[in-house]
Amino acid sequence: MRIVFAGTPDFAAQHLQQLLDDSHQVVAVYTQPDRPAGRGKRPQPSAVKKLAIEHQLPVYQPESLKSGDAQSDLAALEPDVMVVVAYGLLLPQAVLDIPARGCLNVHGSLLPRWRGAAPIQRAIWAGDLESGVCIMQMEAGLDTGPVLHEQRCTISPDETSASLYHKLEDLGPKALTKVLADLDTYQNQAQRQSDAEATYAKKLTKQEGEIDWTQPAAFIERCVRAFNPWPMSWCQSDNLKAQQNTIKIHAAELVQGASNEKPGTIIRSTQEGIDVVTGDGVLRITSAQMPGKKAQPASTLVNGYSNVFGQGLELE
RNA sequence: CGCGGGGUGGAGCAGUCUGGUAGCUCGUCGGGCUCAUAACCCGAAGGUCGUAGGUUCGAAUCCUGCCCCCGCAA
Repeated sequence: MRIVFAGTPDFAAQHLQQLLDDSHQVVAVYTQPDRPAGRGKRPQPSAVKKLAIEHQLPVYQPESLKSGDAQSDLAALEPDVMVVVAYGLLLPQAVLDIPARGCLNVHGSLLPRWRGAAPIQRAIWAGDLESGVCIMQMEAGLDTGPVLHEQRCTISPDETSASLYHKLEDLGPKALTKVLADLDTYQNQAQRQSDAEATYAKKLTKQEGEIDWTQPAAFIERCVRAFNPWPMSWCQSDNLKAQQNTIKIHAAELVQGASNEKPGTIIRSTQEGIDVVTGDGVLRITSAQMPGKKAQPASTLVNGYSNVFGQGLELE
């Protein structure tokens, strides 16, 4: 089978690696154009591009697949199937029709739950107990296609998006191997998604990371895990002199207790953690990152930043 | 040359603007108090202030080069 692979970040590269390990015939790799990234803001090749170059595969980086040129380039490759993983570009119907067996997508949720851009993060954010990967036959609609195969995994109580990514990086490629090994069977038994049960995983924004202390502690705790590694949950303090005064919360836990203090008030500050009043319950910050610094455990933060984390002070 | 923050005993920070005795919280070690303690009291050790030069009577502090860390952008 002539396979065209399309993907961009590391998560996608893991799947490309699997195709190569399985000795599939990958005739071309699509990935997003090099974007300015990292310190220095120089254009950087994507993880997928690096891997493709390493294996001397032809790389295509169109800005869009809507143009006739881009589409005829793809058609010229005469693909039997196209595998799409976190590519980041919309595939028009004309493109979906090019591969003889259509386009397969690996998606990081148990569809129809969490269609869209941030399925992994939203599952944690919403408090789901289970996640997984789905391989589906792509349609023009956003993640609406029939599901060929599903692999489930549990979301542990201390799961972060980073750790769930790693779990799915393991499941996804394995699922892909299975499906491609017996594509006829899987395509014939594909299950249509129930639109009624669908939920949409809205893209995360930097702004969403700002902690609203009037929210319940349980919700904030889930945000801390869901927004790690990006955009991270963060708050501010008037007592920090630095111009850039966002404090990123890396880890937090729920603790027993109640207080009539205003949400955001620190009611207890010890080696164990920094206890903050929320709209419902108390949240204990156990690890945080100060501006310009690395993440540090609460015990050391309490030593150095008594002007920020002292008892009675407020976070915003 | 994209923008900004940081590097100070073992840990985390203050001090830098306005040059003049190395400071705070914690840890470590010793002693004391106590039935006892992660609590409290007393004391001690431990620092080429990232690095290389420059200015100066004198530099953690001012100037220049370099190294390392972090954030912005996705």
